[in-house]
Amino acid sequence: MKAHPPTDTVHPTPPVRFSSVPTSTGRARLGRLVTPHGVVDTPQFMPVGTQATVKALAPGDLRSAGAQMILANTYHLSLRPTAERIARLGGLHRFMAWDGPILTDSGGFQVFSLAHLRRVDDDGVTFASHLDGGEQRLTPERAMEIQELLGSDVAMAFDQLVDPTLPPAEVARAMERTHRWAERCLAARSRPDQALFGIIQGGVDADLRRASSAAIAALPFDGIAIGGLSVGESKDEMGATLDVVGEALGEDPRVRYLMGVGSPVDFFTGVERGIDLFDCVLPTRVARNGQLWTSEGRLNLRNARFQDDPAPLDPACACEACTTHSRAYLAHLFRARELLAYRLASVHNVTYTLTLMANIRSALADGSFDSLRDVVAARYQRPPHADKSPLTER
RNA sequence: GGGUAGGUUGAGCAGGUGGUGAGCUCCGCUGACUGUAGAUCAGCCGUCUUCGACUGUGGGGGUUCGAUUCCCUCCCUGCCCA
Repeated sequence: MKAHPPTDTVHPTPPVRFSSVPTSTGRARLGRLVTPHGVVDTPQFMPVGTQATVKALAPGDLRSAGAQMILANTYHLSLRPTAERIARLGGLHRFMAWDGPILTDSGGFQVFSLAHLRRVDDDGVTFASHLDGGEQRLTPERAMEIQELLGSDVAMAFDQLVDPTLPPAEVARAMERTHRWAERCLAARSRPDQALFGIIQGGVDADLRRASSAAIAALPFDGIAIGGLSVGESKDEMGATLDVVGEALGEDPRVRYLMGVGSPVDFFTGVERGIDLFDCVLPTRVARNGQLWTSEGRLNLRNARFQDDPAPLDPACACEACTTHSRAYLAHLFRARELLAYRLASVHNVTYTLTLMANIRSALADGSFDSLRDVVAARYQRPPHADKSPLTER
């Protein structure tokens, strides 16, 4: 493994600065992440804009919803329109007309989600493009090159994430590979204005997570991410894993980012275990599929009963969709597959999610976190799954 | 009036020239979705007592062990001719 210079020689001034204060709630803290494109209050949620767009939303919609930072994707943008083209056009911020902070995922998640379209070796990953089947090679060095061309405020190390139910030896092998790739990403970076976060892996195995936390924390990353969760494990396993990682990281002052999480309840699980940043496709994806997150819990606007419901989507929400339109109207738009349905539902869910994060920050400040968590948990309870219907029980 | 093509489960169809028509696509109902191959996917979608059973091919009648199929008759629809 080639040596890499310490980051402080590459970066006379750090590309991002994070400061935080502890709270009375578990490991939760309140913080500020200062990036080249603006300040992010933490805990914070980043809407996901994989293809240089948060689906169905324009930058103005994101601003109105309160978005401070968004996420984009190395793998997708490298295939189309290509990182080189975006660089020629002035970088990702200018390209997509979002002048706030951007974090780019490294393509590590696609190693998992496109499992049947790729081969992994120690040097990197070969993908069969999901667009045309063409061969695409992603290595730690190439993932860094792409992210530097995109010019995101925060780049992510290229990692390998696996199904945590795989045999422990396989989870361990992916973890160790992730550690080696982490060092290569650090060695490959060259932009002084771009932060780089390392990613902890290790499935839901406590020993592996401890080892991975130590390995990643020992490297000069600008932030620490926790990957490989919310990929099928139980809520208890996720919470337990975050406990292990939180303890292992101890007083490490760097910003902590829980990747790919989450749902309204997941934010509480993460925040009280010391998570500062979240991203998730859930709010925008479920919005496009008709599910709204509201002060009354989940509403599926495709359900027949909403066709005659004149109430606002969420009476407690101040977003454009809620102050202008009824549930009946959205129910109609979804049935008719009108494009406005996707925008309005996405506007609302992103607003809801970001408002929830703001409420969580307020609650951390005034000590009401637990009661806020209880209220949200009660509204988002899943009905117990009946194994048998009442009819068949007899 | 003559000719011709048809009538299949909410809609549109497939199939079926004597021996299992509940098959498809819409529509509809419900569920799922966690670093986005996702404005997607899955289940259900005649009735019932649902690991099965029953009913159902425009109506009526006939032939037959057995008819969606063959025969008679009536009704309805499209098109052509008068």
